Amino acid sequence: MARTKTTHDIFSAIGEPKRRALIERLVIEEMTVTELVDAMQWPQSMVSKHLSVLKEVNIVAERKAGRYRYYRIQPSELRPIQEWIHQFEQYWGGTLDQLDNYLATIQMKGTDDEQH
Amino acid sequence: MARTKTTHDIFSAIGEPKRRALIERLVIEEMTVTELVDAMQWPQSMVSKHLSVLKEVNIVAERKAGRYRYYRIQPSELRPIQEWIHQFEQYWGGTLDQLDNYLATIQMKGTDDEQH
DNA sequence: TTTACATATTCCAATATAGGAATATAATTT
DNA sequence: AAATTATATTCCTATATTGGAATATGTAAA
Repeated sequence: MARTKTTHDIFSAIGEPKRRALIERLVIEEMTVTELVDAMQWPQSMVSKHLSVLKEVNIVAERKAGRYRYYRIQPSELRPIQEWIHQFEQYWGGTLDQLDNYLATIQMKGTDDEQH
Repeated sequence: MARTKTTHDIFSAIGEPKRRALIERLVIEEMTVTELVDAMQWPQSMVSKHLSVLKEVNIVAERKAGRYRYYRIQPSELRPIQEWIHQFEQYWGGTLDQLDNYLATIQMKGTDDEQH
């Protein structure tokens, strides 16, 4: 079997750094493919293909205007990620960055070098 | 060229649903490979291999105890994801779920059917 | 020191990319 | 109608998985 499809869900889609870069750029403003090509300095086919994946998982939407296509972000589609992260805070009852030591101490069953 | 390595960063690593499942399970408590095999009902080699990826990106840490290995989450490694999401809220100045309509209206340059 | 258990690793097959160039398609302008 | 512009898609190659079975490795128990 092969890898999970990039279009499987939002998590898979943003696994690719270039797609995150596209999202980061589109957050600022709705943009055309050519505008993105200029901004990112990537080949046009690369921009179109990554956009296609992002469109398939609904994180971007397309607006046609003549021969142009404006792409924009659909922020609510980022919620699954936000919630996935949030569940951990909820579980641990704190913010992420304060938890490492806490867990290293508490989570360990017994003391170091526990023999089974 | 091929896909970005799953070990490239945390985003790539969690692109695989099974690895997210492992993380979700390990959040609750430190666990042994065999305990995970029982909990997930996956072949042992599958558990070990996914853990190996998670370990490489530092989202899990390993504690050896005799022939057992306890795996645990390192929550702070989730921060890049949290921050990546957070930047969007910051940009838009609101929570994600209220933004779709806002952006659909505001972000559009001019009105519908704009001619270039 | 055998045997049993826990875990990692290897070997295999199948497959979904990602990148780039070239080409096809669609719409506009001249 | 012809030429131009914008975008999508196709062809190609290289490669990094994923899953599973089998095997190797490490450690402990009998």
